[in-house]
Amino acid sequence: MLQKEEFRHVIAWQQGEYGEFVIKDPDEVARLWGRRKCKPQMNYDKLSRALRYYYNKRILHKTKGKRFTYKFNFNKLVMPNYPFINIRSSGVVPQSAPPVPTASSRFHFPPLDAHSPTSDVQPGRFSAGSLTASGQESSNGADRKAELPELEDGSAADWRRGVDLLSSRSAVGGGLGHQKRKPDIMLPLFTRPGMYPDPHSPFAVSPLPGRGGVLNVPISPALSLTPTIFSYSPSPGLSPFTSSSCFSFNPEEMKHYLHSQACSVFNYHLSPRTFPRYPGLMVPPLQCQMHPEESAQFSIKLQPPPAGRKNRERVESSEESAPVTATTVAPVPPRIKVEPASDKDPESLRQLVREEERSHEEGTVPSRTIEEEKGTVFARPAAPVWPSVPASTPSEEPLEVTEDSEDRPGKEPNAPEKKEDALMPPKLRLKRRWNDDPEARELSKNGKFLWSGSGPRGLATAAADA
DNA sequence: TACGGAATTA
DNA sequence: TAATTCCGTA
Repeated sequence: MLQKEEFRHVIAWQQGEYGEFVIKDPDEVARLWGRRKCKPQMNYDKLSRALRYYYNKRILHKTKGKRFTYKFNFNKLVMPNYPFINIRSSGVVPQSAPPVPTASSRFHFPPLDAHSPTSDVQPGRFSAGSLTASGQESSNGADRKAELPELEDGSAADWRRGVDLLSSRSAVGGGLGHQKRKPDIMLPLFTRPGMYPDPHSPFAVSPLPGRGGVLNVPISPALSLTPTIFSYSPSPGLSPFTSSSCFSFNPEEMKHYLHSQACSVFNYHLSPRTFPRYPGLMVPPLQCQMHPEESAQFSIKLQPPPAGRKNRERVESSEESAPVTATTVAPVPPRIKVEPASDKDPESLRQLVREEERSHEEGTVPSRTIEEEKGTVFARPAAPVWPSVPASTPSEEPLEVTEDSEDRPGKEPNAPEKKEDALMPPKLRLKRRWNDDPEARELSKNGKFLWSGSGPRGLATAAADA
């Protein structure tokens, strides 16, 4: 609807705020949404609840103080999960994954046509326009649209091509079958004639091939604003984990990339999930193997809904049997729930801890084993270089006061945060940071925010993500 | 108006 | 698993 002029009166991009949009007529939007989803009882209350679920997923956030105004978090959609790739792109410098949309990564949601439910068989995809081998900016976006006039939907063709490319490459390595690959969020790079060019649309195609010209405005605080290394993102290649077509990383680039990613994740308190994981990747060397389970690496992994009451109760009970061991932090705030003790065997925990320590010493991001990856949703990224942070030896207490120790056994207990922050639920930290919300501290004091992890698959997601 | 827990649905 | 539905709270 944001793409269509006909809906401008009910929903439109907010001027001056990149990625922000206003629902001008909530009831109508809800009605249209309900029609589309065959939910005639849909209303704005329900619709907005759905939108609020995107908060935790870092896809959307609310613009405070503006009614019916929301904003996309684009780096969640783009940077962390799918480094934009230009294999053999002309220069030595690999194509950067745009932490913010740039001319080389113009995004377009596929057209949402409320009247033709079949037109959105692939809703919400993003396509790495730079999947193309030659692909600098001139070869994607609207420019390529002209090259594919016969296609009824260039965008679909494009992302399909990307997927095909992925699958064909992965077939060699036998690891990346895309049948399991869930194309969660791919934003095709093409627009349609019917879409109105909206200068405020983050998906707008710039009339100037080489210049997006749409990004000189503030973006989500979740985005990397630092124009230097934090925006850096080398191209690991389409399928760096396949054996025969292994893409060679420049280790330095990769380190640089991982570091900047870590910085972004850390600085913005993003979900560790946003930290890109390259299974088997050592920095250096690179292992070019990949477990089939890893095929979803680059797809956007959305956060499962918070644990329901049952899970929380379970966690609560386990809390009693597995008391908090807050050796490195001071007083435990009231009623903060913790994850149950990890079910990993002690040896593997120790192993992970050793690995973590090693990486500390080397100043690198911890490399992650495939085995670890299998059971791990996210690892807390290595914090950016931080002066005078005493090295920790968590081996005695691998299970720190962590809401997600189960999934992040390598979590750094001494992450360079203020103790106060460390004690605060991540969600609050994020919130406070974003909104500078004085309320947060108060709420935390009151134990207002409880959290536990564990979605249906036992992932410590809610807390970790928060 | 907004938020988020909980249960339910598809 | 992404909503949908309901609802208490702020």
